Amino acid sequence: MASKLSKVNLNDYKPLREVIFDTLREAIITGELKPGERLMEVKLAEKMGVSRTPVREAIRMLELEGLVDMLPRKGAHVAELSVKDIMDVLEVRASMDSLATRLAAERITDEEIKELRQIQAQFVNYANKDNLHGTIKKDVEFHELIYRASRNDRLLQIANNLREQVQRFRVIYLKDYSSPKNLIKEHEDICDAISARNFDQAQACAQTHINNQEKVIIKAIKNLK
Amino acid sequence: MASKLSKVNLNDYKPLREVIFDTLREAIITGELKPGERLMEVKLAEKMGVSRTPVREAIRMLELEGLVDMLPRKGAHVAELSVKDIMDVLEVRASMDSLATRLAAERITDEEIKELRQIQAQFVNYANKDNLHGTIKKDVEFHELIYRASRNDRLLQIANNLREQVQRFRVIYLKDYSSPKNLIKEHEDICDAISARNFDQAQACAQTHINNQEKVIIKAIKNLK
DNA sequence: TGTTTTTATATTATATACAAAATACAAAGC
DNA sequence: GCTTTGTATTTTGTATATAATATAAAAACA
Repeated sequence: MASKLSKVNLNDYKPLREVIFDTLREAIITGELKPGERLMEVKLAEKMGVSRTPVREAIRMLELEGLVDMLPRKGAHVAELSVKDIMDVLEVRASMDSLATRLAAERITDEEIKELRQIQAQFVNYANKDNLHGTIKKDVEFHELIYRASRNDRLLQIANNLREQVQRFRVIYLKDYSSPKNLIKEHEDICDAISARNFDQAQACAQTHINNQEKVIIKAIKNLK
Repeated sequence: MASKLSKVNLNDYKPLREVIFDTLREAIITGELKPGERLMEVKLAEKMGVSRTPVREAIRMLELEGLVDMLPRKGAHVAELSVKDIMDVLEVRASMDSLATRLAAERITDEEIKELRQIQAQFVNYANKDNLHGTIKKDVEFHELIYRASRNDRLLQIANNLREQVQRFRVIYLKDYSSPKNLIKEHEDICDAISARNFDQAQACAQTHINNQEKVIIKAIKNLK
């Protein structure tokens, strides 16, 4: 019988391209790699101690993900993220979030409702203690659970990609992350509507929530200019 | 001054990976490559007269696109497309189409309205003559124009991917493509609402249109079982 | 015969090698 | 000084080679 060790190793195995992909994506999203920055295969490969092949494959994936742009025979560079881009993303995400919340209200399980309320309680707790890190974490968890409860994998996949873009934009343009107290109320409303499985109301609450979020970002954008 | 000739050649250049990517994607969407079918690098490379490298890169891209699945060290195979998958896609696409139509009503130019009406006229013409091929073509053009008029590149990109999946499903499961006459009326309504720049109504019409489309597909799915 | 073990083969994963194009820069010509 | 042209260098695009793993077939054993 094979030892557990080998089994674990098999499950843990990740192709280098995936590791590189994750690393580069993280670097792009956190702004460590800046928009327009060139991605040179040999340099990246050397820095990461691998050959060019997995680096290239990772770049191909990042290209599809929209995080890098390619020019034939000129190489890859970190995709620029314009205000127009982020407006486009926000517009789509609003619609996705709204849909997800409606579907979640229809399909969420009782356990998940409990979980949602728990997250919400922790969110409130952190927010009241001005714990920014914790608040953001719970905010993300809150929305992740809702997407999960929508029981729509495609929606989840698209939303993750959009979230990525927004996050990236935040890092690049808006260094600070304000945590307005009215978020609490909005989450509470969404929570209640979902718990009551009132999908129309849930969708409406989500819409309000996103519109407000959008306003914050758009206001911040205008301040930049 | 450089001649036009050299410019054209430069623009025409496409890396092999892109050519392979397009070819494989087309093959998967049209059902030439069937769900579950293995994609072996050497075979594909030989068949296409290239080395494994561009084939691998194309496969990495198809993976992100959701058209192939990978198992580490076991290779790639054409992604299965379950009924659940297509329901998920339809759910999201409904929301996207609805959003696109609303935005189009807000942002479409006068020229585009003219163009839309023209396409619609041709659509009606083909449909009345039972020209299936022409009808489908104009149907696609109709929706493409609306997406274009939404002035949202991200939306366009996502919608294209979703359309891909639906098309694939059609080919795999529903060999025939019924062209019900009431499509004409629905398109007409959308056209009118957009022309009047009445975005609420445009969105509502789009919603109706998509819901009906969904019903057709769902009905067809049920007939399969 | 059925089951395990071994071995061979096929296939992916990664690294390297080579070719072609783009870029940078210096020398020549005006 | 400015442009042009040629050359060296860098970098990508593609092909091939090597290593590691999985699959399948054959051999050994009960």
